[in-house]
Amino acid sequence: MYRTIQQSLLARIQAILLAKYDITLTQLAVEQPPSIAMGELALPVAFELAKRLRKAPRAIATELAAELTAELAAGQPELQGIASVEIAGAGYLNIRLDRTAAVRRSAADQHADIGGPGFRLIEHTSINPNKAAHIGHLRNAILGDTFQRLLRKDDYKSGYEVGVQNYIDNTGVQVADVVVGLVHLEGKTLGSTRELLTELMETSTRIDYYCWDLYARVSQWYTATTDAAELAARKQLRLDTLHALETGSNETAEIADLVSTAVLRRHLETMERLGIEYDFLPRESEILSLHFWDAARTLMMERGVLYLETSGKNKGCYVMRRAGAEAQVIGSDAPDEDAKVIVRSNGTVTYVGKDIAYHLWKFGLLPGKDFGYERFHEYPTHTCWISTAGPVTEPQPPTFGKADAIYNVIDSRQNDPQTQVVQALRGMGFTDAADRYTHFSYEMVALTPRCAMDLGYTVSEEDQKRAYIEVSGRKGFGVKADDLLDRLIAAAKAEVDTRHPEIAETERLSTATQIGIGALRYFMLRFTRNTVIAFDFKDALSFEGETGPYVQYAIVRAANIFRKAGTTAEESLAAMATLDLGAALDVEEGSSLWETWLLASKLTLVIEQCISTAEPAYLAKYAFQLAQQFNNFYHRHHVLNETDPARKTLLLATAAVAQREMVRALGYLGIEAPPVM
RNA sequence: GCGCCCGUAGCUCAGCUGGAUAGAGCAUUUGGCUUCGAACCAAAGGGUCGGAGGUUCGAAUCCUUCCGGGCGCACCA
Repeated sequence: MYRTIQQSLLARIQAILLAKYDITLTQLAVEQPPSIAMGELALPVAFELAKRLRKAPRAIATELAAELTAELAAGQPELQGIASVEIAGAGYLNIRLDRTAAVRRSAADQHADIGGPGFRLIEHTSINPNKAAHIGHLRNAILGDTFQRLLRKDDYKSGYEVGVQNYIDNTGVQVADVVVGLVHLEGKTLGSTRELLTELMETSTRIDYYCWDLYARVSQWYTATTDAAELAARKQLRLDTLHALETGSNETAEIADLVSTAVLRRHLETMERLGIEYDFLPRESEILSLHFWDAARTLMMERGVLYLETSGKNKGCYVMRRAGAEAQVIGSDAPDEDAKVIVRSNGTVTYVGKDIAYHLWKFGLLPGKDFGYERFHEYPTHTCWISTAGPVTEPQPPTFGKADAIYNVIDSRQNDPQTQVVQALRGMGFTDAADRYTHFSYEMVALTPRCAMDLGYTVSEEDQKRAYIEVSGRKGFGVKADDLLDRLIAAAKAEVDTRHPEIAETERLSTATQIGIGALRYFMLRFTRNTVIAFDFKDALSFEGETGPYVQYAIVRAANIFRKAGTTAEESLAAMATLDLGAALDVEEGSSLWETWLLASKLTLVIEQCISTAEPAYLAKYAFQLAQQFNNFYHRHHVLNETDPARKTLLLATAAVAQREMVRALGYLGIEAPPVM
C-alpha cells in the first residue's frame, strides 16, 4: 500500500518538475520525518534543486508545495491517499497521508505488485560432497533460499520464474581426499565401501560425519612424514586419485560416486530440516563427460578471449587476460605474465575454465550442450533433478539453462574467480549476460576463540587474541550444521516443555523445531552480507531480543487475542471496510495505532529494496521492527477489555494487520509461525 | 607489493540513492505479571562514527591520505 502511494507521488512530482522547471530527476530520495507528527514522508527534493535553480531551498519547497496542494484540491488521481503537503525545516516537503483511506486500503490488503518476465537462476549451497555441512554452509544456503523466496511467484506477488541450483563438485580434490582415506588409510575396496555405507545406514550413523573425521585425518596424513620419498608418494597418490575421478569409469571413480552421492543426500536432508529445497543439482562429472568445456573453448577461441601463450612462464598454456589488463598489454610484444591460465600445459582445464563453460550453459550460450536430467529427490511439492550423462529418459525433462539473470551465492573469497568469469563473458561479447550476472557475495562465518575452545579445539595463543578464527573443513575445525540445529531445537524444547506441559509431546517437538529453525535462520540473516559473523553459541542460542523467536512470539500473542475474542484476523480486517474511524487515528493516543498500520503497509517496499540490493537482512530487520511495534501496541491497548465496540474493532484490526505482515515477512525469511510457544 | 572488505555505545550489529536530535539488541541499573502469556514492556546511564585533510548549504555516508584488522592474489579446486 505504502509503495503504491510513494510511486505515484514521485511520478507526479517528476511531472511537475518537468513542467515547471524543465528538470528531469530520475532518482528522488524519500525519507521519513524524525517524528510521525510531522508527516509520513519527507522529500528533500528542494535541496537537490537549490543549486540548479539558484534559489533558496525553502523558496522552491514553497512553490512545489503550492503546486501539489492545488492539484490535491483539484482531485489529481495520482495523489490519491495523500492528505496534505507542507514545508518543514530548511526546505523539506513533508507529506501527510489520508490515514483513514490508508487504513482501509491496508485492511483490504491492497498492495503494489513485485515481479516481471524472465527466468532467474539462483545457485547456492554448493558444498563439496565429502564432509558434513557446517555453519558457513548454513549462511550460504539460508541467504540463497531467502532470496529465492523473495523472487519467486507466490500468493502475495507475481514474482519471477525461478530455478534453484546446487552445484555439486563431485570430481574435485576434496572428494578425492576422502577416497584416498577410504582406500589407503582404511583399506577399503568398492565392495567394502558399499558394506560400510549399509552399516552406517543401519546404525543411523551420519555418513557426512564419518567423512568429516576421515577428511581431516587424510589432510593431516599427507604431510605427516619426514621421509621425502614417502611425502612425494602421498602427494602423487592424491593426484592420481583426482585424475581417476576426472576420467571416470573405474573403481576409484565408483567409490567416489558412491560416497559423494551418499553425502549429498545427507546435505539435502540437513537443508530440508531448514525448509531449503532445490530444483536441480548439476554435477561436475557431467560437465566433464559431456565435454562442456570443449564447446566453451571453441567459442572462447573464436571470440579471441582465449589464446595460446608462446613464451614466458605460461608458455604452452591457454590463457585469458584479467580484467583491466588490456591497455597495458596491447601493443606490447612481451607475454602477459599476469594472465589467468585456463588450460594447463598438460592439457587439463583449470577451475575457472570449467566455471566459464558452466556459466555459458546457464545463459544458454553453449551451443548444442545440455545436461541429461534424472529425478533425484521428491519434495512434497516438486522434484529435485540431478544431471546425468545418459540420454534423456523422462518424457518431459525440465529446462534449467537459458536464464535471463543469475545469482551466485558464493562467499567473498571467490571474488576474483567470479570476476574472471564475468570478464570472460564480457570479452566474448555477451555483455548482456555479464550485466545480469550477480555475484551474491557474503563474508564467512568464523568462530570466536572462546567458542572454539568450548568445543574442545586447541587454540594457539596468537589465535586467542584474534576476534575470530576461520573454520576449516580440512582441519575438521568448525560447528556442524546438524549439531547446531539439534542444540537449538533441544534448547527450545526444554523451554516449551516447561511452559506447555499440557500439550502433546509431538506438538511440543514440532513447536520447538519451528523455534529452533526460526532462531537459526534469523541469526544468519540479521547481519548484512559483508559482515563477518563471529559465531558464538551464546548469541546463536538466544531466543530474546532481536531474534526469530521474538517475532514468532509476537505472532502467538496476536493469535491469542483472536482466539479469546472468538473471532479471526480476517474477520477483524473485513470489519474495517464499514467502520467509521472518526478521529481515532489522529489523536495523540491513536498515533500508536497509526504507526502500526503504517509500518505494516511497508512490506512490499522492503521486499523490493531487498531484491534490488540483494540484501535479505533488511527484511529481517523489518520483521523485528514490526514485532517491536506490535509489542508496544499490545502493552498500550488492552484489546479484549475495550468497551467501546467501534474502538474494539479498530484494535482487533490493528493486531490483525500486524500479524498478517509479520507472518508474511517471516515466511520470506523461511521461518514458520508456531501456534503456541 | 596489488585487489576487495571492514573499523559506529562495554560487547554484537543497523544506518538504503549524502539530509532534521547517529539507532537497535545484549550486558548494567531501576520499575512493571490478579491483565489478550513477562521468550514481553517502560525508563536510565553509555558515542572525538579509527585519525587527519577535502568536496558540499549539509558528511557515519562521497574523495584523498594515514593507522589498525580480515580475505584474496598458483599450470590447487
